[in-house]
Amino acid sequence: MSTPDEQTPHRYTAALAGAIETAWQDRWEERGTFHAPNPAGSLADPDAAAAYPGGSLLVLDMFPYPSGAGLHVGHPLGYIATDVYARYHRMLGKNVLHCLGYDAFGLPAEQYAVQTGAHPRTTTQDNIVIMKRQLRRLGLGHDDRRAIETIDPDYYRWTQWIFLQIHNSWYDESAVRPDGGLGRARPIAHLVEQFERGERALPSSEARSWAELSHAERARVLDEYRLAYTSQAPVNWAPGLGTVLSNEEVTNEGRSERGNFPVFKKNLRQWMMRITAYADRLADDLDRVDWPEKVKIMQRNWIGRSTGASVRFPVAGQDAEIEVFTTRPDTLFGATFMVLAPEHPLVDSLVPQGDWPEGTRPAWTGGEAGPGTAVAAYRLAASRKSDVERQVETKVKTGVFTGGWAVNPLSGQRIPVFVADYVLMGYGTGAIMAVPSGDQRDYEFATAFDLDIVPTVEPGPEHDGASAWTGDGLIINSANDEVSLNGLDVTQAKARITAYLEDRGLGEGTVSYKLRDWLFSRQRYWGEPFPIVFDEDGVAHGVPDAMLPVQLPDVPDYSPKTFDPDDNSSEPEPPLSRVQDWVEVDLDLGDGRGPRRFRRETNTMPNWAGSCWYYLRYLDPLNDDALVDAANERYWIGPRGEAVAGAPAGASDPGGVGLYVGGVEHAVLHLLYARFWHKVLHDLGHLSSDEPFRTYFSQGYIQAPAYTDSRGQYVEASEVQEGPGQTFTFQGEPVQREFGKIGKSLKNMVSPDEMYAVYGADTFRLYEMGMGPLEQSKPWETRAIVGSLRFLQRLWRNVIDEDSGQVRVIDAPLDADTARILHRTIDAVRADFGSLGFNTAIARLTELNNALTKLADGVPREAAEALVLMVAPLAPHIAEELWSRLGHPQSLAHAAFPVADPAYLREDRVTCVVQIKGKVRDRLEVPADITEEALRAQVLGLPKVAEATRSGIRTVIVRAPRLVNVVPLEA
RNA sequence: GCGCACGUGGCGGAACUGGCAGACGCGCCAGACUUAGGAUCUGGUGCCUUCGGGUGUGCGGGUUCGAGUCCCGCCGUGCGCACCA
Repeated sequence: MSTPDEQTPHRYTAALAGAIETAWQDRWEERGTFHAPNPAGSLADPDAAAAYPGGSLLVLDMFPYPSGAGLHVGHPLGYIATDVYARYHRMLGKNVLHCLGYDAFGLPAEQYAVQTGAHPRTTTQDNIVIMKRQLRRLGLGHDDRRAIETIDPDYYRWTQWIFLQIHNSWYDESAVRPDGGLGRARPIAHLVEQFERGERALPSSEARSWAELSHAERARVLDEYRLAYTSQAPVNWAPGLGTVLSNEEVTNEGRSERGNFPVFKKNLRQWMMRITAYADRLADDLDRVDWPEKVKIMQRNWIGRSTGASVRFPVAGQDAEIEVFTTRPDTLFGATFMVLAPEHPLVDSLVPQGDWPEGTRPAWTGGEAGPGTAVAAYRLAASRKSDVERQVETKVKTGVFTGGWAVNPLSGQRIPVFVADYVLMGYGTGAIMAVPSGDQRDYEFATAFDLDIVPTVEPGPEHDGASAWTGDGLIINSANDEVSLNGLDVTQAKARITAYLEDRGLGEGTVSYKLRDWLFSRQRYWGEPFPIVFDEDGVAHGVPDAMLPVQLPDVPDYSPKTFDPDDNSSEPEPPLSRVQDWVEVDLDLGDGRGPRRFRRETNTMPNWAGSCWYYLRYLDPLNDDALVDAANERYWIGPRGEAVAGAPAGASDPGGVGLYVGGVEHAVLHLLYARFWHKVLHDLGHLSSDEPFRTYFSQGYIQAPAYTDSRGQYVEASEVQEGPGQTFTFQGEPVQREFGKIGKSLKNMVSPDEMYAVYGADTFRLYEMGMGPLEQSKPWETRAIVGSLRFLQRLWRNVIDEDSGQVRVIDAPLDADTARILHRTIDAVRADFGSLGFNTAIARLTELNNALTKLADGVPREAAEALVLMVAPLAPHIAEELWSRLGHPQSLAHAAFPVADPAYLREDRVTCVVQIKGKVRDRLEVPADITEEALRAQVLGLPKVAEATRSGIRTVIVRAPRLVNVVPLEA
C-alpha cells in the first residue's frame, strides 16, 4: 500500500493512532492512573481520598454479561459516555470511581456447555478475556483492581451472605425507620422473641401457643414472615427451558423472555422474595431519585398500587362472605352482581344442588340444565385456556351464574354471583363487586347477561348513554336508612362511604398492588448455590456464615432436564440434584445439636442475584470481613446533604450511585430487584444509603442497517452493495433495508475491532459520542466516522508539524477573536459535559478546532493546550500524547479542566435583527449595552424600515440589543 | 383500547426562558495538491426563483408584534401497559 505517510510522515493516521493508544493504555495501567483511593480497607489511602477538592463520584455502567459473540459497536456506547463523564469529573478535582466487572453466571454459557461438554466456567472465562481485550482497546479509565466477577467464590460468598440476611429477616410493619416512616426489615430472631413472649399473636389458624408448636411447625409459621421463604404456589414453569421464571421474566404473550418458550402456571415449592413488603417504599421513593420519568412510570405501573376499599358481601343463605377489592367504593349502591374468578375457592360452596334457583334469568345459564353442570363446564373450559388465550379473547365477556346470591351490604338487594374469567385470581381478592353503570367491563358483562344497571354517578353531558360512566359527577341513587351519598362528588363519597364501612365492620380502606413476590429459584447449574440445607423434617436452615461460600460443585451433566416446550405436566429437575454426594451433607450448624445429616438446596439463584449488589462490591472488592466497609459505602454512595431536583419538599437524599447509565430494558427487572435488596440491607443497618441508584440515565441504542432478500431472509449486511437512490443489492439481487438491533440474528454485526483497526479508538469514541443525544436511538453509519478522524487529524496538525513531527504551537498571546471563541467554547463544553450533552460539546470543540486551523501564524500554545484538555475526556489517547509533546510530563487525567474567563463571555457588539412584521429584513451591528431608545431610533432611521413604514407605524417592539420588530400600519 | 414520548435538509442531528431555523458532522458539488485518490486541504450546499425575492420545522386551525418552541384537533412513528376491579 502506498501510504500518505511517505509524503507526510507524521500525519495522524489509524496506524499512528493505534500506536499512541496502546502505548497510553499500557502507561495508564502501569501507573495505576485510574486507581481511586478508598477511605478505609485494603484499597485505602485516606489522605489521598481526603485530598480531592471535589469530593467523590461513583460512575456506573450496566453489569455486562460476557457474551461469546464478542462486542458489537452498540455495546460501548454507554461505557464511552460514562468514561467521558468520569474523566471530565476527574479533571474537576473529584475522586472518581469507575470500573467494570462481569455478571458471569448465566444461561448462554450453560447452554453452550450442554452442547459441547465444556465447563461453563471455562467458556465464561474465555469470553471475559476476549471482552476485556476489546474494552481495554477502547481506553476506558477503569480502576482495574475492582473488576469483580460474580462466579468468583469470593464474590458469591457475599451473594449467599446477603441471601441469608434476607432469609433471616422479616418485615416489621410497625417498626419506625430512621426517616420517621413505618415499617422496616428486622432480624427474624426479633419475631421469634415476640412469639415466645406472647407479644405477637400467631396466625389466626393456629390455636396453640408458640411453645406448643413443633420445630417444623414453627418453621412454617416463620416462613409466613421471612423476606426469603419457600412456598408452594402457582409459578411460571417453562418446560422448554427446564426452569421456573419470575413474573418479570415472562412476556405479555405468556412466553419466556429468554428463548421465547411457552410458560405455564404450575404449583411448585419454590424460593420467593417478599418484595411486596416493600411495595410502598419502592413506589414512594421513586420521588427521591433522579431518574427518567419514563422509567419511574414503568416501575410504578409494575408495582401497580391502587387505593380503595375492601368490602365484605354476605352470601345469602350461608354463613359466608365474599371479600372484594374496589377502587370505587362510592359506587357500592350500584353493585348489581358479583363475579368470582374461575379459580376462586368459594365457587364450589356457592353452587346449589339441583336446578337453577328462583330468579335465574335465561341469559345466565349458559344453556346448561343446572348451576352444577354449568359452573363445572365453565371452570373446565377456563382451566384449559392458557393465560395467553384468556387475554387474546378480549372484548367478548364469558361467564355463568353460580346459582348463589350475595347481599349488597348497603342496598340490601339480593344480587347474583357469577363466575367469569375476566376476573383474575391473581389480583385483589379474585372477586369483584360489579358496578355496570360505573365500570366498562362490568357494563359489557351486564349487557351480555341481562343484568340490572343502576347509575350512581350523574354522567356528564358528553356521556353516550350506552356505556359506563367512569368520570366525576354527583352521586345519585345512593342512600339507605343510615347513610346517603347523594349529592356528593366522587372523592367526597369515597371518603364518606369508607368511613361508614369501617364503622359498621363491613370493610375498610385498603391498598392493592399488582406486584407479586419475586420467584427466586431456578433449576439450573450455572448460578449461585443457595446457602441452605434441609433437615429431616424438611425445615430450611441457613448455612453458618463461617461455612460460606457454598461452592458450586462440578457435575457430570450441566443440563437441567428439559421437556417438550408444550408439556405442562412435566416437573423441574435441577442438575445439582443429581450430585448425590454433594446434596447429602453432614454439618454442625452450631445450634448446639451437633453434626447432623442435611440435604442441600439443589436449586440455584437467578442471574439477578449477582447483579443486585455488584455496585456495592465495587466499593470494596477485596474486603473479607464485610460485603462493603461502612466507611467506604458512606464515602462513595452515602446520602448527600441535598435532595435531588424535583424531590418533594422536605425529602431527604437517599444516596446511591452518582450516575448510572444503561438501557431501558432493565427498567423493571434489575432496577427494581436491586432497589429491594438495597433497602433490606439498609434496614438491617449494613448501608447508610437507602436507594442504590441516585441518578439513572437511560441511553438509546445504536441500530444498524439490516437487509432482507425477496424471501424475507436476512442477508449478511457487510456484503450488501449500495446503488443509486437508496437501492441495495446482495450478490446482484435487490434487498430491502431496515434498521434494527445489532446482532447475529439480523446479520448486521459491526465489531469495534474493525473500527480500532481502520480509525483508532479515539476516532471511534468521538464518533459514538457525536452521533446525537445519548438517550436517543440512532442508526450506525460506518462511512460517517471519517468526520471524527478528520477532526482529530486537524487537532493533531494544529499542534504537530506533519512533516517534521515537531510541536508547532507558537508562544504568542491570543488575539481577541481567538480568545473569545476559546472561552465561549470552554463555557459551553463545561455545561454540555456536565449534562451528558456530548454531541453538542463535540460540535463546539469542532468549531474551535476549525477556527484554530485557520490561524495563519500558527496556534498559540494557550489555545492549543486548552483544546487538548477539553478533548481529553472524549479522545484521551491523542490528548495525552499531545499534552506530553507539549512538554507536560504528568498525565492530564487529573489536570484541571479549563475555566472560562467571564470577561470573554461578554460581547461588546452584537448583531441586532431588524424585523418588519415579524420577518427579518435587515441586520445591524450595535453595542451590546445599547439602550432601547437609541436602538429604536437607529432602526427607524434605516432606509428599508422607512420604506416599509411609509403609511405609518402601528407598533415597535424593542428587545435590546438583539431584536427590533417594526409593525407598519396597513396601507 | 389506555398512557407516555417524538415528527426539523438527501442522512445523523443543532436551536437557553417564544426572538436570525438548519450549529456540527456525513453525503453531494466545485476547486487545490497529485500518476492516481475511496487520502488530505479550500470553498459551496434547505427548497423554489424571472435573482427583486418567495417559501420552509408531519397536516389543519388558534394565541402572539413574532411560534420548530405555547394551545386545540387530526395523521404518522416508537415505547410502555393491556380485562389490574
